[in-house]
Amino acid sequence: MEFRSHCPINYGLEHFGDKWSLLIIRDLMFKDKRHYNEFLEGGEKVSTSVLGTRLKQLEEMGLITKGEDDVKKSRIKYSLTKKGIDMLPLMVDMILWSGTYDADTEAGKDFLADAKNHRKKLLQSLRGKLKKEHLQH
Amino acid sequence: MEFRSHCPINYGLEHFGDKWSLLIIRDLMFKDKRHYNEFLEGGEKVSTSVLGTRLKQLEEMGLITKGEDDVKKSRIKYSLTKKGIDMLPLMVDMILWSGTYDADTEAGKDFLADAKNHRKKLLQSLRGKLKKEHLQH
DNA sequence: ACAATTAACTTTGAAAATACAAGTTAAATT
DNA sequence: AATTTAACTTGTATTTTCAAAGTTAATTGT
Repeated sequence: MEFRSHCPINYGLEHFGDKWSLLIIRDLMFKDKRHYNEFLEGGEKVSTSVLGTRLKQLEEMGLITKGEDDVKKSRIKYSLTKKGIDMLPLMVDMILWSGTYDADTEAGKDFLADAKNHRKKLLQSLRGKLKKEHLQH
Repeated sequence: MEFRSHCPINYGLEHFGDKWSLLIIRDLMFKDKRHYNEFLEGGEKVSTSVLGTRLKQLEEMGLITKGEDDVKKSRIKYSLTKKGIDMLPLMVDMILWSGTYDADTEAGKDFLADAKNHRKKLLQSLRGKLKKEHLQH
């Protein structure tokens, strides 16, 4: 992979600077979605071809991994990598920003209050859960 | 403007979920660029037509404003709004993430250390400067 | 005064991304 | 053995994004 520049903002954009990647990360991070069909059924109606492409790219860039499902062997279970989990602060700040400016936001008031007033604790708690659920051990 | 959903992650994406908008915000926020030509000359080589469109959209969405330049009346000086300045935490998180994972990052070591260890202070200091330079008073 | 330059756009045609429909593969269920 | 489920892949029409060239209006240089 070659980059337009090594500016840190640009580096981020080249990983997830499109209309869909962050929605997949969100589903994995906050909505407990782990399978292809669950991503398809989200509120934003990604098409199946785009979803396939994005999952492949996110895997190539090291943000997610594909693994066998615990229950059904044929099913693929998607997980966040450490690199993906480390996007948590970014995601929380984005939720906070949108919660501030979107009058119709779906973000929970409790979550927003926690993100504002107890950010460090909230991040620690969420990060712990994600590590347990996504990183093999 | 109509949204795909009112999910807070999606709300953010609909404001700046493309390959260029955050680079303009970055130039205004961290590189003291305030004019059309300065944005053009950045390391990522945005084309003039795309730049024009993005500046218009960012203005429509309330992230930036156009104003007369202090020196040259014909020149347009771009400024961040409060809504734009409030993206600062998000931008700092993104720099920190990229600084962690890009071996060739251009992010300064001091900045990264500050962002990690004295985040609150760093944000206050940067926010103060931005308010002074971008919000009319 | 007037030609050259600068700044901020517009326009145009081409390239890329996307949605939608249909088809494929492989395992699990009936 | 036939059907269903999950995870894709392929093809095509449509939409969006893009780079390059052109335009306009103000400013500077001679």
